[in-house]
Amino acid sequence: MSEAFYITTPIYYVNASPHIGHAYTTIVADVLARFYRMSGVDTYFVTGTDEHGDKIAEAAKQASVTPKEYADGISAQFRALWPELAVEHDYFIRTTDKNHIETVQYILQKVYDAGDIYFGSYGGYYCFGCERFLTEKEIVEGKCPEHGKEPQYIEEKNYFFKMSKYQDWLIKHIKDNPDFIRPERYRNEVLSFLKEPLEDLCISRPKTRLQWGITLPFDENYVTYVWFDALINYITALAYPTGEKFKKFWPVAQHLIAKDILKPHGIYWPTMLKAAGIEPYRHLNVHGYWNVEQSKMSKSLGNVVRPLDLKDKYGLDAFRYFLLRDMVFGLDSNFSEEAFVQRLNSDLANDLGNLVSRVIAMAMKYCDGKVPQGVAGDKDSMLQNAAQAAVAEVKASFADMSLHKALIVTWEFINTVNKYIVEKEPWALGKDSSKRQELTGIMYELLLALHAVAVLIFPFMPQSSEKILKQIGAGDGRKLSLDSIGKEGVLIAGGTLSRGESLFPRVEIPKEKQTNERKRVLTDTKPEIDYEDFSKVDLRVALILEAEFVPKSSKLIKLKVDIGEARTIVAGIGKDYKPEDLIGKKIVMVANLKPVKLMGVESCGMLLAAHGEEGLVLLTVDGEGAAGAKIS
RNA sequence: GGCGGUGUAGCUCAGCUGGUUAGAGCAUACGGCUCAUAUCCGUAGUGUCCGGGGUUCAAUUCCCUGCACCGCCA
Repeated sequence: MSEAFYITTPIYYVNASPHIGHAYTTIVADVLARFYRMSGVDTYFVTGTDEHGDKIAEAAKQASVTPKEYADGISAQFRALWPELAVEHDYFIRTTDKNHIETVQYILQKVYDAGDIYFGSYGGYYCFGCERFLTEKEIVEGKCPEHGKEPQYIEEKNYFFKMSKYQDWLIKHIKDNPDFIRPERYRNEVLSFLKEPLEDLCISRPKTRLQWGITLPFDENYVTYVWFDALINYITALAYPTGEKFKKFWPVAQHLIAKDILKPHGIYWPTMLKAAGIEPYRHLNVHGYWNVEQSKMSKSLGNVVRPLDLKDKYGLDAFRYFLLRDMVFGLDSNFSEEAFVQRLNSDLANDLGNLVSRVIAMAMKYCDGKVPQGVAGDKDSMLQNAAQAAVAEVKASFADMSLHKALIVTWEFINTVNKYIVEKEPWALGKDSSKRQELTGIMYELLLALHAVAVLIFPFMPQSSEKILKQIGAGDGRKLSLDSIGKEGVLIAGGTLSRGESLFPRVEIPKEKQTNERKRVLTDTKPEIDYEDFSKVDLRVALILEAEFVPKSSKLIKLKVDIGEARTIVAGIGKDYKPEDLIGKKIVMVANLKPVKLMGVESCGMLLAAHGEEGLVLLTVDGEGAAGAKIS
């Protein structure tokens, strides 16, 4: 494990309030940071806000405030959210900070002096209504769809970064470092993008059009645009170029982003760094989206559930757990209240919460409310060995960003502890005073296991971790350490055990709907058959050509149908259908039923009808199904 | 339009380079225990592995094709 760990989230653009996407990225960063701090690694964690650009200037104008005032407001919302999510960042950066502006100008000048920024012209269709260039896609029938005016072709002089110059270097770098961009799918995406020639990056806007930005050090009439401003935050935060932090943390830098900003981080940023003579970051970790589904629960209650509200409704730790357990890092996931409650009840309340509850209750009862003497580091202890194995696997999971796997491993350990209890039956030993010593030993093992669980879940659920430590008498404010698991002295013999509130109370799901659905179970189904059985039935679309009553019969109708060949069948549908209404209908029939004689007429097949409450209803065929078509 | 991905139990998903009875969790059913948050432990069941072709002694796994969904690019 490396000596240092540097993790960043993107700096969030202040044109919108924080939502689940921001929360997820930042919580992941927090989990990583907590894990590495706990592993004894020197850790630095940075997040912040991105505040320049025309969208902000425009929004400020709408709100009749200055861009800075507008940015201050939203930035403060982000800053206020993180403590609510138990996010402990080391530094919060804003692109309007003085040190950032200086760093951006320093880099711009450096790259400019090196000859990688040139003055060129950019031509495009500009809509004066929108005050911006339109892309070809946006132009509908030669006009701006929003303003209904024809955009004008204008040429604008701007500064460009020679990104294309570094294309081959970047391709090589990505190929030489397989985990530079991960998971692999995003690495492949960047590589496939790099198969096409890169264009140079336009990095400026004339002040005549945009003032809200950082002035170019080599031309006061321009401000820098978007990425050259935003990306550099990652090194500003380390006090580039002279800071001690830069020396220490930049070589191990890891960025965390959602897949929507893959291109700037996977392509622009490494080439910018290269041009500025800075080594590339170590890893770019890319995650997917949370698709927020309107849940059935919230629908029936008639309110819209906003994911961030669920942390207040069910607790922060449960919220963090759900986000990290349900999303496979890199892939998209669905967010629904049902899935959330499911996780909360089965993993947190039943498995973990109940485990803590039962162990503490027994320990209090059998050990006089105090932590007993015991042996930590026992090589023959099944439970302690299992804990060590879990630690090793959790470390590996963190190393390759499989955070959900770290949780799966931790839960396997929790299950092992539950099994251990059932196997040892402490309650039985408790009835036999001669087994006192054995019982005490078991209780010690269990308390040690709870300590291990508390440490393992700490990065994910810091509050619950502390509650557990407190209950087992180890909540004495010592710094948590991953390596302390199973070590002598983590439990203080004679320390006071205490029962706290339930860690994770179960959440009852509103019942009405469920019970209704449960009642609707078929009771008259026929015995199950194999597909093979079903496939013996040859069903066909049949076009009714002729229909007439069978003489002397009240309900039998003789039908002549076309199923690719002419067939005569007899059907008992006379009570529900008149012959003349049947002609021309396309129905479903069994074509390979053994012929039978009904009232003297041979029927070579059988039609299908549903037995509705008001009599028989024929199965008919929608659309152009040709007569004779097979049905399966 | 070009490139790529995905499609496996009711649900969410694992299944590396083809090979005996296709797995996990949740949900369901049954059994056990009673320390515990009606929890825990055990047992069980279910799958034309998207459709259609092909290669092979053998394909969920390889190839082609079709359909559906998704992503990137234009």
